[in-house]
Amino acid sequence: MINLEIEQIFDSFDKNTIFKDKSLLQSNHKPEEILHRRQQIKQIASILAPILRGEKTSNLFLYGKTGSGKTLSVQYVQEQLLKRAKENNKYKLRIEYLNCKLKKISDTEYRILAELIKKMGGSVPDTGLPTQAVYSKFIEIIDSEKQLIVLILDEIDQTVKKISSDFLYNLTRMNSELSKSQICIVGISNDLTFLDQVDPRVKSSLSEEEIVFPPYNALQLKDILNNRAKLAFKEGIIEEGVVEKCAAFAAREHGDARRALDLLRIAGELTERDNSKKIKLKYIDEANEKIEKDKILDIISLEPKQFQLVLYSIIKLSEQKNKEGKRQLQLTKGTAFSSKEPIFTGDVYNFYQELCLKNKIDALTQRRVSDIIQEFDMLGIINVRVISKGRGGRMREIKLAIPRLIVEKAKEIIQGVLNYV
DNA sequence: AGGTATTCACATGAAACTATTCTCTGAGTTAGG
DNA sequence: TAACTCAGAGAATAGTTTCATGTGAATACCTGT
Repeated sequence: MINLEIEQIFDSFDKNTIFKDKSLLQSNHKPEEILHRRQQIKQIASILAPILRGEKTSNLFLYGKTGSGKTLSVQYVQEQLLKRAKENNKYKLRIEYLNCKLKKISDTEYRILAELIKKMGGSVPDTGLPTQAVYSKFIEIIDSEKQLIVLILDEIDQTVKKISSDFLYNLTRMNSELSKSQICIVGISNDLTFLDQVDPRVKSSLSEEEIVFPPYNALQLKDILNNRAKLAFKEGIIEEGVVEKCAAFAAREHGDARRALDLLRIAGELTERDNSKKIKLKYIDEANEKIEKDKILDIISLEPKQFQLVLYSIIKLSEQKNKEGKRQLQLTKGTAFSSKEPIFTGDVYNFYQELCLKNKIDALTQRRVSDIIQEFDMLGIINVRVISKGRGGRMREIKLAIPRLIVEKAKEIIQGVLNYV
């Protein structure tokens, strides 16, 4: 009997009334046509063009918020350049794209170099070698034949923040150590102020050009969405106003095209699951919530145990405080106004210590917990403000920044982890 | 009253430490000739 | 004697701890009116 039901599920899935080609909405999809970025692409191309004559070009830096088409544009130019270079074939040209933020690579000079070497066809152990040795190896590989190399370093601001700007400096200096080859760097950064933080000496040695990618506005987003939706969905499936709403949502989030596409895709998935025939407006709202929720819960469940304990303390404490606050208000005024009562570092640490004791886990120092709290702030899970209570001391004022529903889920996750261990 | 000086309870920084991962090297061991 | 094993030295990283210094403003303490 159950077979029948399963068959039915498969059947309805098989009919696939919604999508024609879902991959078009996946964030790693490269469209053939890049809308509203013609200006930027032209600039990139004209700056990098000398490469085709075998000349070194200035280093190039691209700025713009996430989902503003930076990566897409460079990769487009990269393809065109390679195609052209193949045709006239005078100089050997290599263009390597590396996303510095990919988890494995992200935060050390060593690993970035190792990854680059791997891309160039060499190999380097994950660890155990002095960094200097990796540098020499890199130079050796590059310099083994006459060639021009363009390194595209995506999300480079993250890396430079973690390591130091020495990394950039070393890269630029590398050219002088190369006899046959030349390197040119294309950095991509989400942070517009990124280069201001870099040591001025390094900055001057970069001798860079900059291109800024402004965020898409709602209209442009709409174009992009329409363009893809046409091919990704079956005809007539999208209700009036859906695309506009997606665009509006994403435009609010600094014009993030990736976000807009995600919204549309997830709304489609929700529609499919609901066995509905059309993508309605309400699915967009649901999709928006789902994205937000998944993101947060994902982060929380991936945090290490100590982090989760700290967060759990914060959650518990803010629940307590809220209850007290409510009761007091009810006593005095009789209103059940639920304001978010802030809690303070000391409270969290005490609670956390007890929690550790109960669970037989070694407690971290206050210093460390302080950092952990700050990290949660960076993740946007809590809001933190340093306040001074005069003689009462100076501390962080902590507020939970996630909706109640997600808090409940988060609690479950953490409790699960605690009981299991 | 008005102005300094204190003081609280952490924040913030820097350095040092620990555990773990991994390579590389050379000493010791082994098996086969 | 060549091949193999295995311990130890070094490097690098993540996650801490230790030690030191900084800090905003409510309060305590003066000062002179």
